[in-house]
Amino acid sequence: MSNMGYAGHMELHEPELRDVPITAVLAALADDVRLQIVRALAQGGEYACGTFEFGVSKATRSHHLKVLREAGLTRTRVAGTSRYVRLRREELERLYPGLLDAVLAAPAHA
Amino acid sequence: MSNMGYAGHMELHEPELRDVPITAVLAALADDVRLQIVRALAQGGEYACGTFEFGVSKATRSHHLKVLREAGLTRTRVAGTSRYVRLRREELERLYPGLLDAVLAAPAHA
DNA sequence: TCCAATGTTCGAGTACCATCGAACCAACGA
DNA sequence: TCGTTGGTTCGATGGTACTCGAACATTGGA
Repeated sequence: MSNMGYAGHMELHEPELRDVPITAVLAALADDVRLQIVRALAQGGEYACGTFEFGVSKATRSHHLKVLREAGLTRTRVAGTSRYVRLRREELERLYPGLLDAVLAAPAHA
Repeated sequence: MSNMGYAGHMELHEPELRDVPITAVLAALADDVRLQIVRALAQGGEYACGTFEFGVSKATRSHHLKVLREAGLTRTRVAGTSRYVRLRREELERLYPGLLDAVLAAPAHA
């Protein structure tokens, strides 16, 4: 596998939530930008990556979405030039019941 | 305040949980050593700092206990040469219901 | 008074993380 | 075919976090 480089139409890395250490899940949530993304996703439905304008560059946004995805928190659907992200609510609730609600219940900026 | 240095009998910094950003709480929990400490504390009761032997030096242990304390997760009682630490369960449960249980429900090492 | 026990702080090393601009890729339309 | 759009990756930078040994402070006992 010398130089696979760009991941264009490659399979996205979306691990099973139970294979992700809880510390990685918590670390993924322990960032302001990512938490804003999760809050937005928690409204339900799918969002194109570009939806999330939280004062960071698109490179940084892409990075955060990758962290969330690889922590097993989101799923991404590729469609055309866009990617649609959604929260893996049920799996999250099944494995860590109450976690997401507790995090979302927190005041946004305190 | 030229040289206060050691904090010996100073007041310990134990913020109100509601004054701590949720990201700081999550970050405090997003570490293996600290999670082991929290698991031990979750048994209930008080533990002297020295109780926690999780393969780190006492300097590192002291650091982690400080992080937990300043995240509003633990309370520390000074008695003689020892310090007794306990989990602030009720406050945690009141502010972030389900969070602790969800974290503790996770498998210890996965 | 001296010493051992319990923790904390300091300084330094290392590693990791968030951030950005630039370069890039793939898909779509004109 | 060419440019635009949506998004990722690369490389670098600055900051932060974990870790340790050494030095220190405090208490309590011999």
